[in-house]
Amino acid sequence: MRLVDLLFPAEKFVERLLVWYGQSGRDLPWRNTRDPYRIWLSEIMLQQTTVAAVSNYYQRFLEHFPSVESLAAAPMTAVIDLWAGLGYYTRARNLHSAAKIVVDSYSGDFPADVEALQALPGIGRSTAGAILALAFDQQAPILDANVRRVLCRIGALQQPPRSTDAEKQLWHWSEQLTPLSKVHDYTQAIMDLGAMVCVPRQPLCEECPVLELCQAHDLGLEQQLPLKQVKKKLPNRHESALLINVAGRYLARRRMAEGFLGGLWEFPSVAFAEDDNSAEKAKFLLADFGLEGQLELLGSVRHTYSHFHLESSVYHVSVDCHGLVTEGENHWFSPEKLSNLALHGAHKKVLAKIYSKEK
DNA sequence: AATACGGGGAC
DNA sequence: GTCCCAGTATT
Repeated sequence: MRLVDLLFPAEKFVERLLVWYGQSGRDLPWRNTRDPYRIWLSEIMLQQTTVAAVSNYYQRFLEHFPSVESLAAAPMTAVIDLWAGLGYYTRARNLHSAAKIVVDSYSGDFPADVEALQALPGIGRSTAGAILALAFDQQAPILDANVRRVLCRIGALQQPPRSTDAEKQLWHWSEQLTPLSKVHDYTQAIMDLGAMVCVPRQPLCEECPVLELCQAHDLGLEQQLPLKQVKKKLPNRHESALLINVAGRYLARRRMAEGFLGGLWEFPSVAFAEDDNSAEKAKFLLADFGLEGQLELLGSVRHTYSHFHLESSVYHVSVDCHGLVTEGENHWFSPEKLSNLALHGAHKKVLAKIYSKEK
């Protein structure tokens, strides 16, 4: 493929964008700092996550871990507990291991170098660029969802934006536009433009400072671009989840640290095929704990993940002893403790079935 | 090149 | 319901 250059001078784009940013930019919790630790934390939290979802997590996380040293010294479970609800939990694991590397190999100072940053777990090209631009004011391009959309429209890119060719073209344009000076402001500005004006649906073109440079607008394609990705149907999965009650307390366990929903808490559950009997599976699971009792189906909850739907059949059972449950990752919790537990999203819905039962 | 990886808000 | 979000790592 051949890379296309933008049809206008980058300086013209940057100049207009920065004027607009000075008047209309957002005030966000991670702005007004050049602390690489804070910039890095915000960038990781914001990967594939909305600003609204991140704000409170960011503040709370910093209260517990105000420095990279404090984060590196923490147990992984404490980091996961603070991340619970944000999603994409590999980010939390990578955050923790990257913190240790920064402390051990860089004396706690983030390297101002794109290769060194990208070598840290959880930091790809765009996040490395963001840290360089925002913390060190170094000329480095980013390509997040905001910039991707702005560039798809500015350059009227007529390809699916996540295709390999499109990626190359968009990075080229991002490099072309990223200025040598005022990179910090420029980077915040182009993200704000994407978030506030050049929004996914019904872009506010009349408010756009670079409307005259926009190829999509010239062609009347601002509503069509970026092109939509072809979506595939998500498969369904099934499980039975158990609310095992002993003297008003319920059994929960922490998932293994690695893998899907790693380190989060959940109720005992077992997956089954679509045509299996959920009650039968629940009974066997209960027997695995050395327990038996009358299972009551409280209903089912549905939860959608990034790559499948889950339907969880929720069973309640009251038993009079703790069975084989003595140690390990299993614990008995009162309902009050459960509500503060780092349960994953599907089992927060499962937990809600307790309260609907108790009323 | 395709897939795994969460959860919530807007419509 | 669908679409989208300050993407990266693995296969």
